[in-house]
Amino acid sequence: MEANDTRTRLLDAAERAFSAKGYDGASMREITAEAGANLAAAHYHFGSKEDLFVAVVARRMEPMNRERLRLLDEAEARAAGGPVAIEEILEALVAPVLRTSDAEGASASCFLRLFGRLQNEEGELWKRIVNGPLLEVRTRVAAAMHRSLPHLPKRELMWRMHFTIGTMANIAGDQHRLELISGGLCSSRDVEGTIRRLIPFLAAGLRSPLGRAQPPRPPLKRARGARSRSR
Amino acid sequence: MEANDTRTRLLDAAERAFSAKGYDGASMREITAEAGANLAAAHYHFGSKEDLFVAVVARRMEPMNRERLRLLDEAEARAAGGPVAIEEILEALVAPVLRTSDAEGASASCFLRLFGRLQNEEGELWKRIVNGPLLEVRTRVAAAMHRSLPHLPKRELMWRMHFTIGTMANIAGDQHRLELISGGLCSSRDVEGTIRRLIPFLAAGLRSPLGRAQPPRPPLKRARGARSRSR
DNA sequence: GTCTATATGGGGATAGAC
DNA sequence: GTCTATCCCCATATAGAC
Repeated sequence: MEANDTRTRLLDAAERAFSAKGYDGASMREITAEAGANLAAAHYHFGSKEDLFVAVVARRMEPMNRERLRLLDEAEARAAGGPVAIEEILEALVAPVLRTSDAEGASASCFLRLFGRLQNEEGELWKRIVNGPLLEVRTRVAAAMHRSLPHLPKRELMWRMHFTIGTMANIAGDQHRLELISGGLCSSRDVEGTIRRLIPFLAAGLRSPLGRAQPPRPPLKRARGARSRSR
Repeated sequence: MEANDTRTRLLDAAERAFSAKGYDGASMREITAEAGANLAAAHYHFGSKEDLFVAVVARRMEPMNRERLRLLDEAEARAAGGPVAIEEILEALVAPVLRTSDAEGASASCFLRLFGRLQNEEGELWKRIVNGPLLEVRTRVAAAMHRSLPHLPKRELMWRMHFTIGTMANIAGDQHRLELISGGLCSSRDVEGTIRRLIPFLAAGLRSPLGRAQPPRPPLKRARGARSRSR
């Protein structure tokens, strides 16, 4: 049976550990212990810690991105050559990510924290993991948005896409902040509620009128003298 | 001289290292080496790696938050009891964060990456660091927004504040994604350009009309069989 | 205050029995 | 495929000379 595979248990445990403590913070020893397996078993199945990490990410990222492209295809087919509504583009971009929470077992939901962290990581490993699989989605989304917001200069569109992706990544990775700031009134675990509110929020930002091209203000030094130091 | 203090050089080196590699990824050895100092010196000045990290964060966070509260005070004084424009609240919330990039030496700009990372971290240490100093800002901003958007139910306001903070945190931490997705057309180092575009983007989202209170849709299972697992 | 030297532990990885 | 035992390195932290 596949579900109780040592391999699968290792992936699940690694997903939880990496999500909670980051790549460096999690140790192979704790991962294998929590999986009820052995240090050597992990190396047998994955070869190295790095390769285990890659496998953890790929397991979620691949279906997630397939789903995003599928929704984009569908929306474009419905639009039959015309522009696609911003809301539909956003649905394709964010819903498959957020829905990963409910998709599989418990550890799937904490994967999103990892996903959030990965978005602005800089090492070569992370670039390879993130930019490869996500490139196609970004390109497709950018093209669709460009057709739907033809009045926006490309530069401005790029800024707004950047804001959009950043919001999605951060919100997807959140597990406690919303509960905290709302005093328990709202919960990040309300996936459909998040999607239903996030899409109009982002759509409004993407559609907002273009401000006058303000001249780049002079440096605008801060009032305080440039002290350094600390405690 | 203070700027070339061993203490200050250690803080600067630690800021760069923690920002680039995370808390666990950075080592005291590399930090002290890059500071042109010694392992023991770091322990003499800060006591432990954890305390060094706390000092790194506090050095930027304290003036940043003072400035945010100051801008908020000013805006509220100008409004003389009336509601403050959303744009002014957002300016107080995000500008002091983003302007940290130019504020002090080179290492200040990479601090923002750390700031972004901290936003949804879960350990006790991080909660203490983040939630303490940021609590007052959040509370003040929430109150101001509530007065400026009185038609929004508190729940909806909390969701939108969550989106706003998430966007700010992610955008502040970015160093490469914008360049990457725009093909070099836009740059994260354009601090004033970021502020000038981010504020209207968020303001539009915050002001967007309330959607009909859709009934919580039925669970909406994905097409693929719900294989679970995880334990 | 700053150094060298060292104590102590935990990390990833592997060999080889079963 | 899975285990135990072990290698070897690098981590944080400290003692004690200067």
